[in-house]
Amino acid sequence: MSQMQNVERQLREMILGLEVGPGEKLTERWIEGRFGASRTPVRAALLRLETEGLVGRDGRGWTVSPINLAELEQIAVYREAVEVAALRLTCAHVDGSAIDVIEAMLDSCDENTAREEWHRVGMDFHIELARLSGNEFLFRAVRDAMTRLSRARWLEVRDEAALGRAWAEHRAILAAARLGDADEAARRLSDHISGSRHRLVTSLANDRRGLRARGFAVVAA
Amino acid sequence: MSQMQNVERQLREMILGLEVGPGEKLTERWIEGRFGASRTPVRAALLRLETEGLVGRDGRGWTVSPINLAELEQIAVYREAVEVAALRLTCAHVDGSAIDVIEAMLDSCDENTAREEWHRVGMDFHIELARLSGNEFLFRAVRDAMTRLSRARWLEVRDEAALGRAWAEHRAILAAARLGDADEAARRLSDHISGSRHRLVTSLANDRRGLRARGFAVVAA
DNA sequence: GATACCATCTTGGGATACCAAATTGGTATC
DNA sequence: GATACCAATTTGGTATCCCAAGATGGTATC
Repeated sequence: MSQMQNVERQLREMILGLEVGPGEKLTERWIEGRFGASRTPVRAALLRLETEGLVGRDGRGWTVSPINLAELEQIAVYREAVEVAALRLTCAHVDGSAIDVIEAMLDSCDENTAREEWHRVGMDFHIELARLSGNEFLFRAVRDAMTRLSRARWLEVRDEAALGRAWAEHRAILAAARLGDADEAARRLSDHISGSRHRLVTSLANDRRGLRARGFAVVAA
Repeated sequence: MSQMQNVERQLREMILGLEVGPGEKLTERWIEGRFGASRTPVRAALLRLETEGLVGRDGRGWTVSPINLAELEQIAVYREAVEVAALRLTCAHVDGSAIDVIEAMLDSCDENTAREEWHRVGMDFHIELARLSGNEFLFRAVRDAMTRLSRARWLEVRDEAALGRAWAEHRAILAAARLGDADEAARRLSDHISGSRHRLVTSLANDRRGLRARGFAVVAA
């Protein structure tokens, strides 16, 4: 694989994995040294990650995008619109076996599963569900939104009960979709995303002090 | 302004203005010479335009994205979802003066206005309407979708009657929004976009031969 | 005449050198 | 001690050079 894609992938993982904190300054030369690449691929990677919203310009330099509560709320509204639209499309031409695959993803998580894995599967559920719509743009929109939400969800303090509730909601959405009941599926998905947004923003707002103590820049709503 | 932004802007205009045809091959060296810049800013511009969907990779090289009828239909579905969501948000907190500004845009077009201008205002109507939602992501989604549709709309053969009908629909949408009637506004916007999509795809599908004759790559639905 | 093969050229990916602007750190002045 | 100012360093933007992979075109062979 090309250096360019390597740097991009590794840097993205570092950012999403919070190995570099939100708000932290990045210099092209540091990235260069960190990944043993020259500036050309580093620049390409930064330009790409900028369009994903993971890094941004800070005057002349680069910064890891801070966690922005107002932005998170807007993304939640955005993803609700596109996810519901995608789900309605899917309901219009249900494919039971495709739903089975997604249900199997949910089943793969049990009490022995690492927190990290629950987190990943929770995102993939929404991404794969959107893919079923067959609409490339709705799918990309959901995937990009989930990427932007990813760091925040990682920071969220979620208890067992919350995870269980989320999984139950996921299953209810799939059940409605399987029956082709678009209105019911849409309503459940809307509620799920609204609730998820509320818990996320509340959790982060409450823990802002703790996050800042870890050196993470958090912008208020 | 930096070279990077200059090359990006100029190349984008060339592509959107069909000065370089859909499907045409691009070499970094040609762009370099064309705009008197070196390869670094040229590469940055290409990476950016790639995320906008205006250029794409063709094996090792670059290509101006062809007109893809299937993609245009998907974009129409996508924009309907986000535009309607944005409009519903706007209706929830109507601002009459903001609506006035958009209505003034429509008024600025009359029988003496150049075709090119009608085209531009027709896009800006949707973009500015989305901006009123206050949601940055819905706004960007609409703007990006309109950018992707832009070349196709430019190719569309639109008669006076079609333009007049579109403007009437625009006004009806604004009227409903002004009253805060979200359902009515959403329904009219949906119909407007559906009709617009139908006319666009029909027109392009019928004229495919003519487009190919002009050297434009057109991918079937 | 068709085809397989090879030399050549072209092209994008990467590395490096250079520059201007901005930041930084220290120093002199009040 | 605070501040204004200047030199040194850092950093992103740009230009250029090199390279390997792929496209091209001509040629020899059948």
